[in-house]
Amino acid sequence: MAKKREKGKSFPPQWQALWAERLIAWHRVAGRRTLPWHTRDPYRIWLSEVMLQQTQVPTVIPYYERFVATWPTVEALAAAPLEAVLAAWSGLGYYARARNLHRAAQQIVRAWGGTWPRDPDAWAQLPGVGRSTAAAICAFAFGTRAAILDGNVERVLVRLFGIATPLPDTAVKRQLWQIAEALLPESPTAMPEYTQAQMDLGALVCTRGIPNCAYCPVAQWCTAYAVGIAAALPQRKARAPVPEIDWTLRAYRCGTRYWWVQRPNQGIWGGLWALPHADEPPPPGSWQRASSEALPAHRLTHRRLRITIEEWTTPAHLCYDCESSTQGRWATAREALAWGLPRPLAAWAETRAVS
DNA sequence: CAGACGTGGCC
DNA sequence: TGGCCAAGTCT
Repeated sequence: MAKKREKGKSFPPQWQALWAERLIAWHRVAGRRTLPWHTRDPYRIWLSEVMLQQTQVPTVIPYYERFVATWPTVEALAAAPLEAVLAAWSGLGYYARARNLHRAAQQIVRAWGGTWPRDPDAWAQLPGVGRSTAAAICAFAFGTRAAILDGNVERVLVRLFGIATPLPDTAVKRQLWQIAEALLPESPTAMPEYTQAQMDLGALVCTRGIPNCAYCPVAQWCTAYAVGIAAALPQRKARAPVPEIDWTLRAYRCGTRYWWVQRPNQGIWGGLWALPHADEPPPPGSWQRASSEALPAHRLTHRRLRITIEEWTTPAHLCYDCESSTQGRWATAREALAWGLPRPLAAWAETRAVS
């Protein structure tokens, strides 16, 4: 609809020169300068960026450390069984990231063969790497002049220009990408620190809720600050109410072992091991319901899960030939915990994991 | 393209 | 408490 750029959303040309300088100077004093993935190794940077999608730094650190200890190179990761990768990822959430990471590792080894492209567009071909992640990887690893637009940058820019449009909004998003690119420093050598500085400004100063404008290096340019509405931005569209789902899962128990099945890749907890739903086929044998237990309600972003676990048992003599199959596996709760279970089931398994 | 996709932290 | 959101991407 060829709308003119709204008033107040263009920036004085002199900012172009000062913006990055100001952010970097601030970052030298107040930024996060020693995170574990602050390296030039593209593999580690890529790994960290994927883990950090929608996930905060303190949550990621232990997972990241375990991953690089287990798989120090992209070749090692590519050679690992997907199941081991999912197990190491369990608890971190958004499990499609782990499946994509593993698939991407194999693509990197096969297609790139040890040379890393410096072009974000090449990275963005990989599963699980979008525009912002690709830009971050290339900026950190190679100094490529590419703009990121994550939640931090979005919040900073929306406040800076006093954009009151409720988000998400496609037109605003497009505009923010343009601004982010226009604000890039000229020098590639500045890119790694500049990119980190933007993220840190959003994470440490221009926070959601009440921002710390008193410590903001660019407050003098900030429209929201000038107008006194920084805390009210960004505006958000109302979200649809979160539906509740009731799941009845079955714990078929044979002695101390339970029957586990792998969840379909599409959907909640995709690829992880879990207890089967009540409507899934039972393992061979005759089973009878023994008990039932309601788990504490579990909140996902888009669902509220109420899980009931029914324990089913079978006469002991039928269990002698309990064998795993392509349908599922027999294992104790303790053994299953090592595969990596979804959070609520891990909590349940803990109570069954006799030492 | 709006909705799916986890978990933990914050107030 | 419950709603909101975090270094987003995929379909």
